[in-house]
Parts: sequence; structure tokens; C-alpha cells
Amino acid sequence: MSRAARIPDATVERLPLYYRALVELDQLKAPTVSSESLAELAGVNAAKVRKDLSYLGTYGTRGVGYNVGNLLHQISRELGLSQDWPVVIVGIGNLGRALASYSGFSARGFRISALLDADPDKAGQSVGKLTIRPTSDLGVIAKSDDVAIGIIATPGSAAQAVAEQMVTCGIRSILNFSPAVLVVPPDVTVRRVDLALELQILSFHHGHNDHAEHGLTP
Amino acid sequence: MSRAARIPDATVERLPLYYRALVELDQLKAPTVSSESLAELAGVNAAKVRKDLSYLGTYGTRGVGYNVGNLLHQISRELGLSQDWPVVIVGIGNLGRALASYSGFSARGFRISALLDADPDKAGQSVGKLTIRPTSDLGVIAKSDDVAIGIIATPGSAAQAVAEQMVTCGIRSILNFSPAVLVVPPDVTVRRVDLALELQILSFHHGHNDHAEHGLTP
DNA sequence: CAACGCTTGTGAACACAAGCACAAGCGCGT
DNA sequence: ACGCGCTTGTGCTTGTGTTCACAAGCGTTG
Repeated sequence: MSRAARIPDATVERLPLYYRALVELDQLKAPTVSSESLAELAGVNAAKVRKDLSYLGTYGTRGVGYNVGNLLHQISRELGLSQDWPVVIVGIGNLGRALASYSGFSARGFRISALLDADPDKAGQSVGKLTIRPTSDLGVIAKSDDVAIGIIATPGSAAQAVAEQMVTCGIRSILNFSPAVLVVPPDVTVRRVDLALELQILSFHHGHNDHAEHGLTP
Repeated sequence: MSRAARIPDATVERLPLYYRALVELDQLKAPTVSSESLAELAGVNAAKVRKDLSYLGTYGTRGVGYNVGNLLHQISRELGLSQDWPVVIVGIGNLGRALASYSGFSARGFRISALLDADPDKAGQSVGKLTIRPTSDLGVIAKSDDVAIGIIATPGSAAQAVAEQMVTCGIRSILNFSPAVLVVPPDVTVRRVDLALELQILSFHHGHNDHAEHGLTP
């Protein structure tokens, strides 16, 4: 077993950035990459790249850089992207529909297993190659397809109930697009994406002329 | 009175959570709220709520709590939500369309000013009450409507170019839904929402049974 | 084969955020 | 008027993340 040194949260959040950059480099047949180039591609600082990667193991070569293929493999494994993950989307409104059609998911190994909606009128409609099914089918689908990840794209008022159903069905990873704050058991991971919230944060920065985010290197 | 001591980033990211909770409380005609209740509604810790709010000023009453209406007003002002912000969306694919129809924006004072797309075939199509216009119209629209916020919902390959156009047109706040890492001048604020990235982080947690955190007795 | 240029990996310093614990202060009931 | 219960505001401690700076180590070249 690899040493069980815990990987910091902040690092985990950046691994996908490196992953994406490495996929591009790999397509360009770049054999190796330095922490500095990788940093630029990922929009972060070079020291941070090195420290982050050092949590995974010692995969670089001093004087040379990191082997693109190998590093890609290691990050891929660490993120659990070696396999395809089945995903269900609950709540097929505008956003749910857009997510269902989003090619970025399948491109990265997330296969949409089913689309669910509580509205009986929607059941039977098709979106792309999938047909919308009633939310009550969640249990069957989750079991038969061993679904690991659930996406909630319902209105806030329905979100908590949906989350509870997901948890009951054994889903332990939830991506919540509703504005609701979900209460779940501690062994369930929830990530929240709130679009209005993002705009409000931008609005704050606009008012306080302290604009600064990941700009370019000073 | 708080004389503009800088508000920490972490606090700014939570203000919209409090804001939302307060809007609900206000609709329920709750006169006051304690840091503890507010914490529960926002899904954070009570001490954090108090510390966050103390950066805005001294708006609570000991022994009582915070006046809902007043606190709402203060946060609203701090976030710059007193006015409506015009927003343009560039890239009207699945996601752009969903964003255009998303009621959560207008509900919170973000008015969609225009929809733009580089594809000439899309120009003229209508989405809701708006008609898609060519990206080249950005300059005119930005000026005539004094647009402050730009949303990028294009493929990654087009994102940097769009960002540069936005910056040229005076937009200083960008919400980027593309996977690209944008390089912008330091006075421009960029926030990135990457859907595949969120799933990858969930996938990581799924692999590393990250539960069992505060289960042990010391 | 030794010296040199480059790049990693990491200890140590620093900066920021979280959370505790408690004094200060308000309002109510007696 | 006064004490009591409740809740804020905040100094301090602890934890986490970022950045610097440099020794260690690889590959190449003369």
C-alpha cells in the first residue's frame, strides 16, 4: 500500500486542474513537463504544484521534470478516474437538461446512468438518448447500475428530500446545484454549486475595488 | 462603526449564504435571529457566523440576536445587491441556454442583458424573451447597458478570446463555466465553475473513504 | 569523469482561517 | 432596581494552506 499520508483538501481540489493540463500535454505528445509549465497551464504557482504532487509520491526527476504519461496515470488513479462512474441526475428542468447534454461529463469518464424527475408529465420524455423516469425509480436504478454519484438539479424546496432518498439508496457522493443546504450523514460527501452565489461574490468584488484572483504571474 | 477593515475572502464567500437564509427568515416575518439559528440555516458554525458578521459592523444585540431586516440590508449593501446588475452571457449552447432561463438570477437582482454567440446561425434565435446576437455586438451592448458582469459558457477553446473581448469592453467581473484557465489583468475578477472538476473531486472522496472524522473519543 | 545547469522535493517561515471560551452587555421578570 | 439568563463580540489557540529558499540529485557536456 502507498503510505497513508493524507492529501490536503486544497490539494485535492487542484488535482483535477493538473489532470486536465496533463491530458492536453499528452495529446501534444509532450514527454515531460516542469512544475513551472504545469503551473502556468493550471493557473497556479509552481511551488504549489511541486508540493501538491509530492503528496502523491515522488514521481518527478530532478533536472528534468515530470513524465507526462506517468503523472497522468498517477493522478488518474488517485482521483479514481481509471473507471467510469455512473451518475444519476434528479430534476430535469433547464439546468438538469443542460447537464444531461453536457459532453464534458462523458469525456471525463462520468456516464449518465439515468434522468429522474418528480413531475409525472416529464416521465417518458426523452433527452438525448435517455428517457426521463420518475424519481421513485431511483432505488432500482441505483442498485442495478451501482450508481455512486447523484446530481441534484431540483428546486431548493425538493433538494433535501431527494438527498435523503439518494442516501437511502446508497449514494455517498452528491453534487448539489440547488440553493438548499443539505443535511446528510457524515459519511456522505456533498459539493454545492450555487450559480447565484457566484454572481453575488463577483458583485462584492466589483463594489470593493480589490480585484485579484488568479491573474498572471507578477 | 466598522471603518472599512478588509473583509476576509472566506467571509465574503459565506455572506451570500447568510443573505439567502435571511431572505427566508424575512419572508417568515421573523423579527430577529440568533447566530445559532442563522448558522444552522446556512450550514456553518455559530462562532463563524458571529465572526463573519462582526467584520461588517456591530449589528447584533446581545441577549437578543440580529434584527433580520437590518442585517439583510447591511449584507445586501456590502454585497452590492441594492442595485440590479446587468449580465451578458456569451456562448449559448446547452449550458448558456439553461443559464439564460434560470430564474435564480433575476430573483437575486441579476438581469440578463444580452445573449451572445459566435455562431452566425444562432444569431436571431430567441431564448425566452431575448434574442441571440453575434459576439461582435459585445462592445455596443456593454457600453449602452453598462454591463458589469460577463458569463462565459463557450467551449474552452474560445474562452480566452471571449475573456479578452470582455476585458476590452470594460467588464471587470467574469464567471467562467468553461474548463479553460483564463489569463486576465489583475484588476479583473474571475470565478470559475467547472462541472467536471466537481465530479472529479467527488470521485476522489469516494475512493478514499474519507468519513470517520470526529468519530473517535479523544 | 568532474563540473555545471536545471529542476525537484521539502524544511521552515509566514499568512490565513477555524473554533473555543468567556467577558461584556442587553432585556425581562420579580 | 437588581440579578439572571441569554447572546453577542472578540482575544487567543490551534490548525491548515501558501510561499520561500535551498540542498539534493539528474543528465549533459567538455
